[in-house]
Amino acid sequence: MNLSTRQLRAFIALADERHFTRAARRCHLTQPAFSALIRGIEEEAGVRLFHRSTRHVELTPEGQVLDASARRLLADFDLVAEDLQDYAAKRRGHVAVAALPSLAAGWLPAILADFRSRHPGIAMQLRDALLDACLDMVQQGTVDFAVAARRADMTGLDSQFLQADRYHLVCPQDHPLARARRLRLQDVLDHPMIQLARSSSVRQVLEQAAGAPLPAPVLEVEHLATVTGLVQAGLGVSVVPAMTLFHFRRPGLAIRPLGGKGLARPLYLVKRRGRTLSVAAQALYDELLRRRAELEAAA
Amino acid sequence: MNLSTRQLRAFIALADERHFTRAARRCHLTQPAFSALIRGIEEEAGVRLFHRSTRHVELTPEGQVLDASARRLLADFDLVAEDLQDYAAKRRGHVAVAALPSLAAGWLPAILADFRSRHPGIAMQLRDALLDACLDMVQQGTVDFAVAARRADMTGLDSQFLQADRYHLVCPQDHPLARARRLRLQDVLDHPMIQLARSSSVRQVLEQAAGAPLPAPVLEVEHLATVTGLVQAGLGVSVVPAMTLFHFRRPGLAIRPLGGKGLARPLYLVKRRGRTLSVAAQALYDELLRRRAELEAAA
DNA sequence: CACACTTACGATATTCGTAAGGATT
DNA sequence: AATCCTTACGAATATCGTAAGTGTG
Repeated sequence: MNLSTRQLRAFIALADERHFTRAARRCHLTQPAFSALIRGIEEEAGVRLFHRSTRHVELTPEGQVLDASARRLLADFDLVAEDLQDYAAKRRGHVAVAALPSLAAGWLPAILADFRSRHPGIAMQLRDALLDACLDMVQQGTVDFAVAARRADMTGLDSQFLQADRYHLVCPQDHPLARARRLRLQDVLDHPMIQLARSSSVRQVLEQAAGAPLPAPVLEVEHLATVTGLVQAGLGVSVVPAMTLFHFRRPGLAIRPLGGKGLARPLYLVKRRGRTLSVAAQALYDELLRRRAELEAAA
Repeated sequence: MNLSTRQLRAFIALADERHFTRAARRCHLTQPAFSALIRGIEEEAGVRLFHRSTRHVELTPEGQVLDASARRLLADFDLVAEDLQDYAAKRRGHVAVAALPSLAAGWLPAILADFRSRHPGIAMQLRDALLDACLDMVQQGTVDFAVAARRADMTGLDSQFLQADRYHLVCPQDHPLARARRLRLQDVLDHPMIQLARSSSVRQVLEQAAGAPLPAPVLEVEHLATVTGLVQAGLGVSVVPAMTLFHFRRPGLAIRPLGGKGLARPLYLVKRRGRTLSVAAQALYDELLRRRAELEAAA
């Protein structure tokens, strides 16, 4: 047996109105078309559901059986439909994003806040993690997508280039390098350097860009905040991508862009290959892509 | 939003099979037609519900939302549809009939037993009552219809002639009337008579048929069984319709048909005007009409 | 290259609205 | 006579199946 929600709605309209012409109006149909719709239900069910005399319309006993259930049935259906359209309209939903710590702290907050205010019904989850952890979470499906760099093993992943995060020198204001007009990585390598651990994408991309192994750093630490302190104390200089510069906008420190091609950390939106994002996740994905220019401005 | 159960079934089939061609087969459709059906749901919902690559079909997050509810929705619907078709197919239902005591005892039992055995799911109710009570129950809607005679006030009632219940003389075997070849009511009126109360249809119809008021009876009683006893004891004779004769088929009693036009109690199926009977009630109504010939045979 | 989904397209069914028919009050 | 449901019918729309197109393993 096959019925449409239109037919159910028509049935209920007629059961309410007990009048074909009025019920037809309620369904935005002409009366004959409406009549045919009702006839269709009766044929489908194999029972007469309404008794019509020219002056009165009323439910037959079998019509009453259907009437008792039809409203609940349709209400149930509408609830599901509404639910579905809530997801479609981004009134409800869920997004989980993984992001490199620098992005999670620098670029994303404003965008997420904006997204949240436009879609308050969408639950968001932000996992700030180092590169490998970010990509692992994508592969495992823990998050919908990641904002991160790439690595050697990208099997099963689909990356969309976002923006190049260009590297900058950070050093004390009175450091000789702070006075140079055009700086290249080679100019910096002679000076004592503070570096992040090899597990960080900042360090990995830098080494890859340099072509050769970098000279051993003076100190190698885990967190950027530590780098800030060490540079400020004059222990050395460091080279970090633009997205991390907010750590270094402090009195006594100078920030200088580094020239030279390839001296940038390419950032990507990374999702699982072949997986469709939820409407909510896709919306955030698109939004990040749309606002990728702000990655430079944030620097 | 408007969906049909066919679309819901198609959705579930595809969610199960994750394969258009197989799901299409399950729905008895060609694959392209099935594809269009699914596309229709997605357009209606405004969301993509399945992710298709040429090699894999899987639910999108929104598809999963629908999947969670679709099965329950359809199961609910099928339950209601099945219920409705049970009524249509007379596997379920309810009939309430009122009948004159003579009919309730003589004619109906065999028919009801037969009806019950053919439709064991239909609940039956039989109210045996005198004429007025029978018709009142019909008017009040307490019963679906009645098997009875008519009365003066038949407003709002719709009667369908069933069979004439012809009157017979009952008397002791050795009574002079028992030897007569052709009997007419006039021949009987000279002898002492036992009568039922005026409230009975048996008595009412008889008086009406006689044209003039009947001579005062020797005795006037409530129940036919009492009449039997009195006639058997030789206190008088009586005139009763064929349907009651089973009371009088006893040793020592004679039964003789009475000639004369109009000497019959016309029996009707009486239902409320304009009211449609339930499928079950209509089925019994039709059956009674069909087997009206047996009313004579039963006599 | 074989499998699987989509697109294209002509044929068939369904559905719609207008207009006429029939029944009841 | 007025109201209201049904029937009739041509037009617009939807749906179906066949056949060709496209992309993936």
